[in-house]
Amino acid sequence: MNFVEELRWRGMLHDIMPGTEELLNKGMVSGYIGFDPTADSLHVGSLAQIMTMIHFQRAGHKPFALVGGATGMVGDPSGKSAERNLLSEDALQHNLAGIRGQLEKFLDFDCGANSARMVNNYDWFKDFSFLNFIRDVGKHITVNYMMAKDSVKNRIGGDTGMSFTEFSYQLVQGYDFYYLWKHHNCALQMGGSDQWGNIVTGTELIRRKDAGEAFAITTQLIKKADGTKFGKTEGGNIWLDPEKTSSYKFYQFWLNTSDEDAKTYVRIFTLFDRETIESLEADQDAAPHLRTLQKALAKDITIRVHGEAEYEKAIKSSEFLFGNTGIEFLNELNDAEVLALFEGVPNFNISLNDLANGIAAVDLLAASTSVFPSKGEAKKMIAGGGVAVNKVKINTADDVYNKDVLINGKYLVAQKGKKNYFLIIAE
RNA sequence: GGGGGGAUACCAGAGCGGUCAAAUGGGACGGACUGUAAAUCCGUUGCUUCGGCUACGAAGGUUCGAAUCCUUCUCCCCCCA
Repeated sequence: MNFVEELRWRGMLHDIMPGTEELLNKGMVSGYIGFDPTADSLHVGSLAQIMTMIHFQRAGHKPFALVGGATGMVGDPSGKSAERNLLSEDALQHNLAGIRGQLEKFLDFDCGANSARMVNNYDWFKDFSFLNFIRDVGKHITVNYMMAKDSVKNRIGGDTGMSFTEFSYQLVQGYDFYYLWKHHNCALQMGGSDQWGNIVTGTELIRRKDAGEAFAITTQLIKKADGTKFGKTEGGNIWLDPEKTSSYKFYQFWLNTSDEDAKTYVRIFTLFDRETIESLEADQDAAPHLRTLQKALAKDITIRVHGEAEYEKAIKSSEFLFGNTGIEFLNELNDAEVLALFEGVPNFNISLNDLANGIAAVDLLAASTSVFPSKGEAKKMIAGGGVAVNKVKINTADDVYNKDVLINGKYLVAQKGKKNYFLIIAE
């Protein structure tokens, strides 16, 4: 398998430094990608970089995952229009641990020569004094060179300014590359296309400091066809951590991919080969309403991230919530089964007494539970016809609900819009 | 250190004594259509016991009445040194 070829046909390749392909074809190469520790979990946006590493390792190369304990303290100005908030050291350590745990699931850390490795740049920066840094590293790169980077130009031209700290970021990242090159024979850095400038500062540093040679590959940033940001939904980011984004929500995220995006995403986020993808696409084009692509995509990623069992649960929940199954189906299930079906769906507990005398829809959804943040909003949305209880639309905000509507004597299913479900448990 | 400009809802941005819970655009959410798609069209976008209440950087003041005027403070930007 040819790594660059693989990226190319999958449409992932953005830019590649001359000579890189030749180097990779000669034999095993060590390469790295840096991950930003701004949260304690990676999200689907980072998944593209993880996929790059997986391909890299499958092609017989040795991947290094760098978690940026040091760079995380500084903040990357790339793509940011304003100065970042700095993370505390505690928060950073916590985030690093979470990310390490996730990366371990995707890469093989025990397969001989090309086993993946995890490194933390804090290890080589923590005892590197400021004076030594500006003497040994800063001396080699001119301010002129640094100022020419787009990420810097944009910020200097903008109106929020840029601190010296963020300005230094590219040097810090550049030194990472130098360090890995020097100590781990790491000749290639990969990253999203917004990282090109930072990566090149690294190859430049390697050349000027040690007259060495290092290479760069960047991948396409994931965009949606409609131009909006990839990886966000009403609920916010889609995380890989099931505590933050349930496997059901995760599955739903991919299932809801638009037709257009699905074609690019199967290439980027699955390991299906070319024939498989083309045949899936043919199926999709023949019968778009079946959403063959979305289902294959969602299945593959959900299993890889959360495992087979979680995928099965997500499917069951999805089929019940979006399929033709009537709400009465719940009557046939025992409590454990109901809860399993609604795992990943937000739930609320209310007391049976609340229902004893009947409760108005608004109070049920905005007071007894937090389906809505305020009564006003609940009323508006009910008036707009966007709210349902037990799959039946609420007509007016004053509609009264009592024990009779409970499914299984205990459950109520509220729907806000078409896709947002809530389980209300009365006991 | 001197001079100037600014801070308005999620964001951008109008308003410059009452008719302002605040134009417009974007975003977000909801509806219709569909395939849990895209595009399109429509609606909503401070809280409320529907009497009101809290809001235009913060605190005071003027006024019957302030986002709008005055004072002080905080922060941001620009120019000069």
